[in-house]
Amino acid sequence: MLTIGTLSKKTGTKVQTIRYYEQIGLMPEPGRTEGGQRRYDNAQLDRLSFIRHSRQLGFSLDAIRELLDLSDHPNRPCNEADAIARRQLKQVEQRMARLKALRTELKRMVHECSGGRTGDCKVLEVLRDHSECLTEHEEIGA
Amino acid sequence: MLTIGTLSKKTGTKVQTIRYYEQIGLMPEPGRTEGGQRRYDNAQLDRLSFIRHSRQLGFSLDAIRELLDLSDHPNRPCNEADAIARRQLKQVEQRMARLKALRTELKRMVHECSGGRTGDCKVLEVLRDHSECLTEHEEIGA
DNA sequence: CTTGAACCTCTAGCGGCTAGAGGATGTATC
DNA sequence: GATACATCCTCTAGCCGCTAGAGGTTCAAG
Repeated sequence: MLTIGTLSKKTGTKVQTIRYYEQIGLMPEPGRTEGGQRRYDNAQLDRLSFIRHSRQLGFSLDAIRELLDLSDHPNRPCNEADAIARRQLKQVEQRMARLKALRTELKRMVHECSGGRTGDCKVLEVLRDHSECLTEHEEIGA
Repeated sequence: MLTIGTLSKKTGTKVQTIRYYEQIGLMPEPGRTEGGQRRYDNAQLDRLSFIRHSRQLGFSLDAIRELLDLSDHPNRPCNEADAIARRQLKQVEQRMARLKALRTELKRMVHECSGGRTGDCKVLEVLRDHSECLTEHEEIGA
């Protein structure tokens, strides 16, 4: 029987976050002591590890919900899980491409700033005028 | 004299977002018509473009606040602006490194999923057991 | 003078947590 | 059995950077 604190340490998830996962139905309601404290078993530890690991790989909580569901039904065909992972991979690749463009632009800005007055600071100048950019870049929703 | 809608179109910023920027003090309070509608001038258009472009480069609103402030004072030394840009560059590079590790892992997952039942789906298996991962990866706060 | 697109304010919500107040419980030690 | 104190509990509110919608007003063209 594990306390929430132990679970927290074992998975690297904050206590508050575990309770939050319970609240949104990602983690099941655990057993309680007479005094009302949560007690977990190993199945729940595994589930939280799964969630945690999926988060580290960038899956959204909704995607994780689906993945957990699939994981709970070992006889279903697994192409759904595969599709979710492929979607995630695609997203990661898109984000990388965007970051690459940003890096180029930022490097150029920093490199060209000669250290004078802000009046002729290259960094600020570039920010003022997009047309100076060599690459297209659309971050914002990343 | 530009309406908020025109400003929106010219900069690619949503109307609601412009009002939000005003609310948090990033954009100045514009003039109003007798009926109470906002009217902007070109200085404000420039300012919003600056903000928008900075956002595209991934700067936080706080960083942008600083950059705008520096931009308003052309006689200050510009190493602060440079420092902000360098910080941002560093962050971008860190995020890219993390995404790279994630991509590797996701590729491996997807590649090894042979399309059977979820019971022996490689995707789910990897999520269940972090020790199968070849690389370290810590996303989450990205 | 009428239409209707664009404007206004206000509130609430998104994802994914995180922090803090204020109090109860559990366990180790005496 | 008493005491100390770490850990637990619930609840509310906040973070970032918007976004959406309700319900109402204003502006410009025809």
